[in-house]
Amino acid sequence: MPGGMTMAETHGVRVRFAPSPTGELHVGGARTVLFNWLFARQSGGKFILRIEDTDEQRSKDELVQPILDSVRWLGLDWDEGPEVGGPYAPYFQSQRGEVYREYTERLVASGHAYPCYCTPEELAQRREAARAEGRPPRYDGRCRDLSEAQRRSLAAEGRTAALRLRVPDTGQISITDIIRGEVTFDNATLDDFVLVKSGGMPVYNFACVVDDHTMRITHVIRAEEHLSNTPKQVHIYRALGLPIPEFAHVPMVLAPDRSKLSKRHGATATAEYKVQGYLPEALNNYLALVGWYPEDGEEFMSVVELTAKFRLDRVSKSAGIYDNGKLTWMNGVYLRSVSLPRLAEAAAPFLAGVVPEGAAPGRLHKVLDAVRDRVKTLAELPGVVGYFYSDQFEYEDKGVRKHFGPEAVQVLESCREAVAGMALDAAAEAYEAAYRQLAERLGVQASALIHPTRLALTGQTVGPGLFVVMELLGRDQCLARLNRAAAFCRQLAAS
RNA sequence: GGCCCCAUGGUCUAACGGUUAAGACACCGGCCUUUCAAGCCGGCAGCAGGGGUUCGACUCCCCUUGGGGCCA
Repeated sequence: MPGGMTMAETHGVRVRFAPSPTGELHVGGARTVLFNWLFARQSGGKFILRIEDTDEQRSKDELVQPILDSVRWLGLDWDEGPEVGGPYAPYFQSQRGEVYREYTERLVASGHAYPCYCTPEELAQRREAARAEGRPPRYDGRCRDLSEAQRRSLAAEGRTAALRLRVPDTGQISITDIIRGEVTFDNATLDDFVLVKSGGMPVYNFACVVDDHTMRITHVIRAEEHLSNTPKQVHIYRALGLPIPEFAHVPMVLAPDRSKLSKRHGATATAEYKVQGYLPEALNNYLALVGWYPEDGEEFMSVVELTAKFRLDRVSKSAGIYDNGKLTWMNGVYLRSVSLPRLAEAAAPFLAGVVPEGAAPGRLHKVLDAVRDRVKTLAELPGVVGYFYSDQFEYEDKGVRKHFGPEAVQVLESCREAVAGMALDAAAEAYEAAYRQLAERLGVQASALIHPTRLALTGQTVGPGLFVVMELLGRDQCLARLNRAAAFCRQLAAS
């Protein structure tokens, strides 16, 4: 770098998230995206998305879209990558063969890489033998120094060569990681690993290095599982004479049983959180707190605040266990604090069969405001707003036993009369005043009126303050439901 | 198996040689109250073990143990 400047200083920060389309984006991946995104945004850099689909066996085209959708749902927009393009396109490894070939040629020309004619079967056999003798199963380097003639004769046997990197037998290689500090590996533990398979397909470590370099990535922020790959990648950078980016290996996110996150741990796919009624702002906030903590200790942070406060060098080294309980709590906090229009927007898909198409937004906002502090996910909403839009509900058994006893007919009648005298659009305060007055006149506790009324109006024994419910329902709807309940109780008493 | 990483309550974390070891989730009480929530107040609970270094270790070093990852 000129004048000792780092790439980030000369070109600006460029980071990337490079998922393989072999599965859905799980919460661990989501957090890696988030950290990359936060780092890019806070340093005015670029966030790039790249699809690592070189593994033909496991990569599936149809898995790309769900990953993109998940990242987008989280609101973590990318500056370059699929669907948006960019100066270093294409952003799919499967379309970058030309680029890999160029770098392959450079390595061969400089003598850093050499063709290996051993077949996968022979290699497997030798590994097996090594294992049996208790030796580490490393490649023995037999094709390292073949003469031209030897190569020709091997090829004449019909063998196709893989390409291996010549790795020093001795010495060490150290990487400086922003999160972990210096990590050292002995070259002796590495072997001349394969760069390009005999079929011509580049291996992950090679493609990754070539892409990170050609895409001018300055900071490689990725999961810790790649830490062990890093020395190999650094050897490739060196062989190619390329500048080495900064590395930051973020700790793993583990399942509650401390194992790697997978399908059997239930919903860990980001997309699943959407259908379960989580807000992306809550998921982002929660995820940011797994492995990182703001200096001021304030846990509740918008993405804007996260961008300002996030510090890559304060990310923890130890793996964190993903805690659904805390996420759910935080989601509740968000449901309570988000603006009403935003809440309505996020809730819409969940309320589809419950709230009629053309329902007045103003009233919906009030309804949501009335119920929001007793739900933790949007998926719970239909269960608590239904009665605001329909009187087709049953009375809760428990409530019937408790509040629809023999005296209920009288109570409901009295309430009905009181409500009948109200204005059409009376406010909660007016209903409350009327009920307090009625209770006094009847010489009973207000709760003796309130509970049966709630059951009559909502079918439930729990819910928002009754008088708010009455205001939102309106006088006539209250009357109708009070009547229906009185009839129900009369019938109940008769049977 | 080899190599690498990690280690504070059940969980996420704070602490950066001297603190009554702090906060959050969960849990348990209490308050508030028309119910359920929410909110408020309080409580339970931790430095993995052993050696060093130091006047003094959660903090630094080593070992052990445990957990995780990568490689096949």
